[in-house]
Amino acid sequence: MLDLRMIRQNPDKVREGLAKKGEAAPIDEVLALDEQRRSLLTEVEQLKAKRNEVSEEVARLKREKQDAQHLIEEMRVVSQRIKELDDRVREVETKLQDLLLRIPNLPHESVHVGTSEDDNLEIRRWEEPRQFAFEPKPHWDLGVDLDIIDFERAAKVTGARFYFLKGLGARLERALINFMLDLHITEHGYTEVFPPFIVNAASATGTGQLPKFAEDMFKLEGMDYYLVPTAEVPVTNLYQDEILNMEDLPIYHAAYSACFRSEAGSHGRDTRGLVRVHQFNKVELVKFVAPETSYDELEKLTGNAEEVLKRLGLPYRVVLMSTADLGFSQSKKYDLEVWMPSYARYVEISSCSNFEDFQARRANIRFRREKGARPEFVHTLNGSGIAVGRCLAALIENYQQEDGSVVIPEVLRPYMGGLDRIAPAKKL
RNA sequence: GGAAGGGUGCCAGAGCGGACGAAUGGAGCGGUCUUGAAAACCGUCGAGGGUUUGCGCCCUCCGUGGGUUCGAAUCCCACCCCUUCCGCCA
Repeated sequence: MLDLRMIRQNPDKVREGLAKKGEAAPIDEVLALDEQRRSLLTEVEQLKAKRNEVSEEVARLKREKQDAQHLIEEMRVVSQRIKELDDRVREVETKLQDLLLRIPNLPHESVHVGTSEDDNLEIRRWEEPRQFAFEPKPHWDLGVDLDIIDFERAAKVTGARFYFLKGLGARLERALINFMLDLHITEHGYTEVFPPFIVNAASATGTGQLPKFAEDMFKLEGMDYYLVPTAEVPVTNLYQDEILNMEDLPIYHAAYSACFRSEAGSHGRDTRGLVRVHQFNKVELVKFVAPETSYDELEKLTGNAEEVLKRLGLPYRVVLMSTADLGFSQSKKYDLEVWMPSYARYVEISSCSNFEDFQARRANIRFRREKGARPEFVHTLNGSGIAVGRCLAALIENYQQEDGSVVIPEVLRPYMGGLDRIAPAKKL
């Protein structure tokens, strides 16, 4: 959520920023409602002050056994008027709030203007894609041939865009999760959190999924609960409605969670394999920091995510999103894209963003610089560190051998009982 | 799911229609005393909003949302959450 005062003071700056994102936000309407709200408040608050004053007078008269009937009559009318005005204030505030919750965040000044995903900027590249001396198989064939992924039975048991991992595939998934978490908590300074996989509407509003993107989540029947689309939601909301101490910042959390996405509107895209599914695993990194440090923290966060790919030996590139590809809540975002032989291109595997105070304002997460100082909103950041399913896909594709087996990267072997290779097994 | 009890400031805890934004402890902060510290004593100590150049003034907030009343932390209704017991259960 943008700061209403800021919109009031710099409406043009806001319009301009949103235009860069290709958004035409109802700023005029916001300003009008804000004006209305303040004028109603001035009126109703004067009446309330009057009422408080007279009520005290009534109390005094009653104590002195004097008649207060005329004052009571007079206040009956005033109270009625207050009630009417309060209703109007509420009405206006609801409208205003609803508009504000649907206005996207502004891009940071370091983000270049773009109009489509073609305008995104490659920042750096790590290692070059492997040259295969044979025709590499896509992971959906490899996984099936190795009998470590089963799409068909998942379609039977659940439906399209689900999968079973089996045998060493399941173990590899688990190994990746543990490897990533261990790296972040022991070397990058994150504190592990294991969050709920279901959140309420307030939390989903806090991080920005609601109210605009309700259809992207799975909602529980008859309840105000949603399956988490990412651990970002529960973990960012850990400190909702809290005032943190300056000395507690920065806070770094790493969290594993399953992620559930309805993938509404993506019919026909990436229909095969593990790239676009309704449920996947992810290790998420979340930071709460003082505003002046958040862009440095974004660079570090991105580096932490990159380290996962480096240690796994997976070629990748870092891409800076233009204003056109920034998400609703984001001020600046880097994507990590891993080389995917089956796509013959780089595929998004992590997204690292600074939200500045946009989420903090929605979720009411503040901090105090020192005792007695006014609370300020923190800046929140998060990034995948990294998406496990896509990582497994990239891994088996990049490490496949001509004989159909897959070599396990060195760093994962301790998590795989020392195993160095997944070989084709008898299919079940 | 059933029954009972409860949600008040950073924490503990009183208040149950009128001087209550809230007693009293404790913690924290500032000070006196002390070589220093402790103790003791004094003071201070919530958030949001409106208005104002500023000092300030005003409004709101006692789980949430409604209602009754001239006036609500206090009464009524609904919902949420917590605790205990029972049932069910990994």
